[in-house]
Amino acid sequence: MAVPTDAPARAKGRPRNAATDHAILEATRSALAELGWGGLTMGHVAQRAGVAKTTLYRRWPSKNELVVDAVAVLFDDLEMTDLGSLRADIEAVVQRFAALLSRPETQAAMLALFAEGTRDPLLRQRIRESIVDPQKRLVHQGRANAQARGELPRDIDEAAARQEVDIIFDTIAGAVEHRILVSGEPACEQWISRFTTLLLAPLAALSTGHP
Amino acid sequence: MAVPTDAPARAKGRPRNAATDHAILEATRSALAELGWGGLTMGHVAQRAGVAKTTLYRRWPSKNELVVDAVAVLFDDLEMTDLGSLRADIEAVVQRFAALLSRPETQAAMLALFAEGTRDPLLRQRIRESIVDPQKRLVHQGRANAQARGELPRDIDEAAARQEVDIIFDTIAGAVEHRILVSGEPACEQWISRFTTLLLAPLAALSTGHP
Amino acid sequence: MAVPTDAPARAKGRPRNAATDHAILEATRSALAELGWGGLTMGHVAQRAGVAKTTLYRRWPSKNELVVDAVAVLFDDLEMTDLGSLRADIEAVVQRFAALLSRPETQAAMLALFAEGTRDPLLRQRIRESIVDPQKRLVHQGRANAQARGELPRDIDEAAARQEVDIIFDTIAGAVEHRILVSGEPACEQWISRFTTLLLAPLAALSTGHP
Amino acid sequence: MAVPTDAPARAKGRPRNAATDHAILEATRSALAELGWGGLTMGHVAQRAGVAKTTLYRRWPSKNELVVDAVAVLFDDLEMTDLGSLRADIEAVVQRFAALLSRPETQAAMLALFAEGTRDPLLRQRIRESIVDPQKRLVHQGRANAQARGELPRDIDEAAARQEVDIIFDTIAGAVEHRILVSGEPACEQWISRFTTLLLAPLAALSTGHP
DNA sequence: CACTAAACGAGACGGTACGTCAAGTCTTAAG
DNA sequence: CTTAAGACTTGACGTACCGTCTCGTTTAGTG
Repeated sequence: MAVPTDAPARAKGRPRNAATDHAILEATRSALAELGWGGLTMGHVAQRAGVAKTTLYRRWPSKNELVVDAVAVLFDDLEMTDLGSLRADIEAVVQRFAALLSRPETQAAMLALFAEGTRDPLLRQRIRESIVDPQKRLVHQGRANAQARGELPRDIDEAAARQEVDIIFDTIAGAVEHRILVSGEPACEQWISRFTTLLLAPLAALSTGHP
Repeated sequence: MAVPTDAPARAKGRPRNAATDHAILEATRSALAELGWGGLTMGHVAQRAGVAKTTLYRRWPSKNELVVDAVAVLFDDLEMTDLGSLRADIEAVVQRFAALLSRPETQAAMLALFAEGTRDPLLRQRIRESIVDPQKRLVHQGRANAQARGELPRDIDEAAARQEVDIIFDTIAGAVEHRILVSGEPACEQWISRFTTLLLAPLAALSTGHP
Repeated sequence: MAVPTDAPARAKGRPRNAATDHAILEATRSALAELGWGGLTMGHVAQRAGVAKTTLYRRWPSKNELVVDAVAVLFDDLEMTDLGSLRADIEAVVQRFAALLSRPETQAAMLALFAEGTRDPLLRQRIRESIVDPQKRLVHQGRANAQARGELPRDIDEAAARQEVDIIFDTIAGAVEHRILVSGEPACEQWISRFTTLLLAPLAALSTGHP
Repeated sequence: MAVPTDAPARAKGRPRNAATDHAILEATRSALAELGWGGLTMGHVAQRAGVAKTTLYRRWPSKNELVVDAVAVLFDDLEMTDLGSLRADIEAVVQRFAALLSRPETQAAMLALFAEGTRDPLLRQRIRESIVDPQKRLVHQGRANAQARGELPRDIDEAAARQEVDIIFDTIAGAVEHRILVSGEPACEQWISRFTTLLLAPLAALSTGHP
């Protein structure tokens, strides 16, 4: 005698423990920092989180997705501030990005994810959606602030503005990543200052009308 | 380094087959391109190269070193040409670098090596020595050409010149890598042109004497 | 036993669905026949019976008890008939027993239960009480019939009679089981006839007074 | 420089350690006796034998085959002796068979194997070939001895003799197994004597020419 | 009639063992 | 001393069931 319930989304069965998610992600981050990507095993994470291995697999299909989620939150801390000048704003955000990239768990996670992403288009998409693209907001906001201050000309073409954001984003992110992750040298204050100088030149040029 | 080819001291027993080295490195590259880092197994490489696993381990201590050697040679093709203008030279070398980074085996190998490098300082050093730093010659040579043409001022301070090379190198390499490997979008002609423009502004500024 | 049907004490809450018991036992038998003991999982039985796993465990403490109950009922069909002669009666009952043992679910269940019984004395006891010993009634009744017809002498000693029943039971049951389950050959009419002959000899000898 | 080796099958690579086989089989038997079939895990056996799990799987495809091999040797001890009379010979061999069946590892192994055999025809065949059928030699030899002594008539028909051996074998093996494994009662001296009496009657009858 | 207590489904959960795979080492015989 | 072949130890993998638990939902009888 089936009584059709019109409940839209009935959660059946025992509900998942929400705290478990946090415990797992936290365990993932700490294990990642200590052991690196290669040393990160699902069994290990489960043990650290005080959770059965099956529980991990019930929530994340693989190590990749788990680490994406575990790492993504780290980037939420990046914020664009308005310090009154474009140079100051750029230096501040670069400094924060560099600090983030200097943390061991970020290093291990980022490059390992990028590496896996070269093989798995879906993973690459997830990485872009969850981690990379959201950071473009920093460039958008920085430009908006500078435009409000009159340091940069207003956007005329929407598409051109997006292209410019993309290229600036690739340049900043790429340079800092290469400096820290590949060259393995710190992004010290001096380096940031010099890099900002390098970056400001074309922006200034743009603002004065040169192609 | 892991491949002692030139024999200063005459070996006693059966000599190594030199062709084996090439077969192994070639097998490594093709396996890497097809299967990615995770799918690359020593047993697999050995089988492809028609060689026993023992032979691999006798010549390279681990997968990392093997891949470094297998990939390093790809970068030897990068050459700086003198096309008569700094813009043309930059565009040409960026185009070649982008083409190299678009090849699947390069993608898989580079990021995987960088990822491993974040965990293993010795490996990072080997990567820098074998792969990364040698490419700085391109920046050096490009600057020298431009200086010879009078497009850039002569170096005054040796140390300052090296710093400038470093920051330009990090910027170019980082931006192209981020564009292709992380953002996953091609470095098309238009992008290269725009990026070169961005890059030329500060160089031009430098040439006019600004710090 | 694990299925308390008659309710001496009035249950308070929602009463159990009696049909569920039958559905579960039927599902157990069919799953057993198809998948064998090793392939029989509680989750599977539950699914087949259209029932939650919890419901199974609420009614039977373990797979063992469930299978005992599921299989025991099969043996209720065995009946001793009075066909007018001891030989005919023995052949008839052996034939029925052989037919029962030829059914796949009986085979899988019986041997699996016996196997588990070697490890778990309580289970062995349950098996004997629910399945094995009840069949001794067949031997008892067969002897009684034969005695009524004068084919066998009356019992003098109660204990001796029980011993004789035991040994005849072990012999008949064991031989048929070994033939079908171990040797894996059918108990055809000819085999039954020959085996009955073998069995009648000592009974005849007993009837003529030998110890 | 062909050196003609007359070795029929040249073993390449590192040869298997023969002692490992014995260690594994011994570990299997002892684990079986202590933990029973259900408690017997491949990992456990490997650990006991001081061997990696993979080594087990390299040599035996599954638990079944391993246990067959481990148990089969136990039956090699059964021997038919010539004690001068058919009764004595039967009692002796039944006693030995009963003793063998009383050992815990034999109990756990036999019934579990028979149980698995009901599902897997190939396994059943292996069991018959390795364990069951070889024991028929005992019946053959016992008959031969008795014939030599004149206690039993000579065989006339080869096929009939084989059928007789089969039925005697099923009866003896089945009765003892049922007594010990199913009924769970010991095959004491008295039981053996009574069972032998039961068995001798038809044999005597046969020897006097009855069908 | 509403209340109550058990039955019930669904599925999360901590475990244990599975059988497979690759890493890197070791052992043999052949060159 | 190199090489090919393959045995070997180790350890993680992802899966399958286990038996328990925690929910929300029936469903009868009773207060």
